[in-house]
Amino acid sequence: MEIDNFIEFKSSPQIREKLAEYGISKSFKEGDIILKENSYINSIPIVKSGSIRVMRTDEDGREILLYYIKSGESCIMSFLGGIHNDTSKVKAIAEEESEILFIPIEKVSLLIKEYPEWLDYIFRLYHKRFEELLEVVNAVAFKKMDERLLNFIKKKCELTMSHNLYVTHEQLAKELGTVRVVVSRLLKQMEFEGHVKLGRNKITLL
Amino acid sequence: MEIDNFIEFKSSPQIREKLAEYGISKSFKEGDIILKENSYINSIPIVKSGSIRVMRTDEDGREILLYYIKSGESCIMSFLGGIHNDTSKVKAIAEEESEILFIPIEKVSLLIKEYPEWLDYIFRLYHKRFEELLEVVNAVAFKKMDERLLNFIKKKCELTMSHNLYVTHEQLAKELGTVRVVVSRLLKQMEFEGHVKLGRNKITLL
DNA sequence: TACCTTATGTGACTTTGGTCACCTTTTAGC
DNA sequence: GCTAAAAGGTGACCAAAGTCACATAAGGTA
Repeated sequence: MEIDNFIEFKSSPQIREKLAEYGISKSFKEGDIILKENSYINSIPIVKSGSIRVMRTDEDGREILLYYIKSGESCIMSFLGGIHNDTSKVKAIAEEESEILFIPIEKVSLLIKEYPEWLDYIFRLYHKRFEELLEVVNAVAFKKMDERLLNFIKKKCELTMSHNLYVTHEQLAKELGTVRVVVSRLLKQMEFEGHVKLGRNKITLL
Repeated sequence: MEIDNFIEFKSSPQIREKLAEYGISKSFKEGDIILKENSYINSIPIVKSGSIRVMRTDEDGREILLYYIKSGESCIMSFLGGIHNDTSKVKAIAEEESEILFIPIEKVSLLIKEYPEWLDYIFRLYHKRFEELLEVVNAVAFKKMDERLLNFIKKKCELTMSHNLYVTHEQLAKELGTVRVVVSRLLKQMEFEGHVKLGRNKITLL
């Protein structure tokens, strides 16, 4: 059995109240950049609705998807970075329209001391992120592009509970850390082999 | 500036005492396997002396180095896994002769509640490991083998404060997630370019 | 010294994936 | 309907790295 894939912050009414008191809520549109690399962090985000994708960027502009932050989750990198007064090593982008609550770092430390559930929440998140990162390492180090691409499509489809995925090849390429031509080529091959059906802005999993 | 590269567990005498009381100390020789993939975790290791290398293994036997656990540090993966009653996703091997203190998971949770410094220690470690994992992702996703190899050799040399590295090409290949032939080839090229000097079981950085 | 074992060197070849160039298709907006 | 922008298709080519096969070399030891 897998560890719970969905980590919800089952907060007591007290914490909710505190969070609402300490935090500032902001809205983001799809594609909005929430956090840039190398920027200082002084608050941690909790995703109230929507989802965020966290990318690692290379010096020469190439990117790769690390993981998604879904509704109810927080960005653990921010948390660590914030606590140790470090800069962000990743970029966070709104995957869809999202509502995010920002909690100042000092308040976070405070909450940890006061509410043990909060600490548990953070440990769970860490654990999840760590495993996701290991999966990325695994994929990049040992898997071929076609397998990674197919896995990625499957995962995305599972997430939206649909057989249709609405993305461009360019987007897929970015998230997998490669280029459009490669994705197009592999997708065509996959279509030929009967794994998918292609359309403009659309991939149907068979 | 970088965040402190050396994370020491500056424990109060009280914690040291508790640790000695709760923990079991074991010795490992170079190459001993401390933790296998998929094994259940019921205690977390603290490295008293020596160092451990943590590897990720693929289903078909290929491996890649994730990071080292040095003296004074703990294995954060174990900690998370242990707390959530999960199995290990990584393999840990003694890099040299090492002395390790194993603390049962229940006691760890207890210590966290009692001693805030301990929590801080854990957060620091997490942060460090996270950044190291990001570096691995970066390297594997975007760097070419020759660059990775040279970086790896440099890092190893820094660690031992020497210009000589005593490893076989086979070992290097394992840690970088490739095969011996590739390493030999690249090393020869690097020797030709004057970056290193090669010997049997020995690489000298110039 | 003779004989293994382990480590390394290397040529030949293949696969994967990145690069370039240019074409075709689709769609939104006028 | 016309047109530009965006998305996708494709051939040609190249470099990196994995695979295979076999040749050497360096040390250890009976």
